[in-house]
This record gives sequence, C-alpha cells and structure tokens, in this order.
Amino acid sequence: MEQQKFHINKLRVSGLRPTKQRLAISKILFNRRETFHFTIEQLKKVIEKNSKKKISLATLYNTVHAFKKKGYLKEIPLKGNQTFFDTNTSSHHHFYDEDTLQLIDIKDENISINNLPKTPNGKKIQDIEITIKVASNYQKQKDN
Amino acid sequence: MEQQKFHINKLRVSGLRPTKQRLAISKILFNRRETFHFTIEQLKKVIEKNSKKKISLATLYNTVHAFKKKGYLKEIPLKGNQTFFDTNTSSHHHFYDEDTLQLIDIKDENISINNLPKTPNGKKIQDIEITIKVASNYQKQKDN
DNA sequence: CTTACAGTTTAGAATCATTATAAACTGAAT
DNA sequence: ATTCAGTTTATAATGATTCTAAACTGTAAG
Repeated sequence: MEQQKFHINKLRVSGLRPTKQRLAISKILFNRRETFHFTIEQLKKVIEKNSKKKISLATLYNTVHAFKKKGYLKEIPLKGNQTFFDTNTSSHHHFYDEDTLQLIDIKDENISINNLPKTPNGKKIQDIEITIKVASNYQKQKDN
Repeated sequence: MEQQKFHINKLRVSGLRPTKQRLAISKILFNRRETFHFTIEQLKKVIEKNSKKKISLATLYNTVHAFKKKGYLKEIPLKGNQTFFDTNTSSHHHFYDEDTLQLIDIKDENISINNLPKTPNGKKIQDIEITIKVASNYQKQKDN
C-alpha cells in the first residue's frame, strides 16, 4: 500500500485529483517492472480483468491523455488504426513485430544515427523516432 | 501526350485497366519533378482543382491503395488522424515539420544508423523508418 | 463533519477517416 | 455490336476518438 501513497502523491503533484479511477489506472500502468506498450482498447481489457468496478471508455481516454500531458506516458508514432502508448518516456526506439503486432524497446545506447543532415530553415529537432519493422520471412503478403 | 501513353502502359503492365479516373490520378501524382507527400483529402482537393470531372472519394481510396500495392506509392508511418502517402518509393526517411505539417525527404545517403541491435528471435528486418520532427522553438505547447 | 464547488466521470451522441456494399457503368476481347 | 469481369460510385457501415451535458466526488473552508 506504499504504492498507493506514491501514486496519490504523484497525481497531487501534477495537479490531478487522485480519484479512484486514476489510481486504478496508475496501478495497472505503473506497478510493473517491464515497460508497457498498449492501445486504449488493450488497456480497457486489462482493467476489466483486474478491477471489478468498471471504468468508462471516456475516462480511459481522458486519463491516458492527462498522463501523457504530464509526461508519464509517451505516444508512439506508428501507422495503424489505433494509437499506441508507452510507459517508458525516455528517449528510445522500437522494434515492431508485424507478426504479433507487439512493440519491443531498443535501449538508446544500442543504436545511433550518423550523418544527420542539417534541419530545414531555422527549425530545431523536437524528436527522432526510429521504428524497425521485423517479421518472420515466410510471412504472407502484407497489404500495409 | 507521351505521358498519357506512358501511364496507360504502366497501368496495363500492372494489370490495372487504364480508366479515365486512374489516368487523371496518375497525371496528378506522377507528372511532377518533386516527390509528392499527400493525404487522401489533400489529393482530393488537388484533383478538384485540376480536373473538371469529379472522382468519387471511394475511387481515390481504391486507386491510391491499388497504386500502393503495385509499388507506385509508399505509405508513411506517421501518427495522426490521416494517412500519408509518398510518390518516392525508394528507401528514405523524413523530416516532419510540426509547424506546417509538411514532410520533407531525407536522401538515404544523408543518414546512417550504427550499432543496430540484433533483431528478436529469428525475425528479419522488413523496414526501417526514421522520422525527425522539427519545429520552430518559440512554438506554443503542442498536445500531441 | 456539513457545505459548496471546481474538477471528474459517465453514457451516449457526434465526428472523422476509412472500408464495405451493391448497383450502374465501361474497357477490351470476341 | 455483344458480353462480362473489372471499375466506379453514392451511400451505408464501421471503428477509433472526441464532445456534451448531466450526475458525481474530492477537498477546502467554515
């Protein structure tokens, strides 16, 4: 139950009221050793499995976006119908397994870019995202 | 009008009937020196401006997807509501200007990745996508 | 430990991009 | 000219996400 206090404090510090729903979602998202990659729909399923009181879909959207705005979650740019989020907010990149549709972290130390061209005009780099799509080779034709 | 024959042949070779609509779209997409980055909605506007006979939205989707499947267009993985396509189908990466929402090609020679970690299991790399988001620094808070 | 109210949650409606449907149309082979 | 598979089209359907407006709830102040 120390975790509980930790989450309550974290929310308060961020100017977010520690409601039952936000605490339940915090527990699911942040009480884990491994980073968690998820879509809202996947999160919904996990919550339904782990919590008896249901949380409305709108609240899941609200909360995930609030957490993202506060810097506790990162959105992963990946084409597809659904948006992916990541509990690992540090600078890092991903393998995307096209067979399982799973994301896998690449530690930042394990990759580097060279010969970066100069940025256009007076623009500054905000973010660099590398996604490496992998799959088994026998795979069927993919249309994406 | 040599272009016309070229497009007719290209379509025939691909097993696509050279219909009026496909030729009109081919003209818009491929009769240009610069590569063209676009969403379906943007393409629709360009077509409306350049062609008196209107093409239905469904046909735009059908045609763009057919062209993509034949390898004449590439889909760019970029988070956001709309899907981006690129007439440059070679291996290359992009700057994404968050101020203007425009994509800018990075020539492949101008960038390289080092220390690539080994791919998971027995998977093979299918594709590597690098997107470098740039923006002016004075910019307002962005929520994305 | 009540009150009061801004912050939250919620169900359901609304929106937006995209895909499916199924009827009308059209290249092109005969 | 005929025929028919391939296409186009308007429209409906879908699916993710956002909006809305009403009900609810932390919590600060008395």
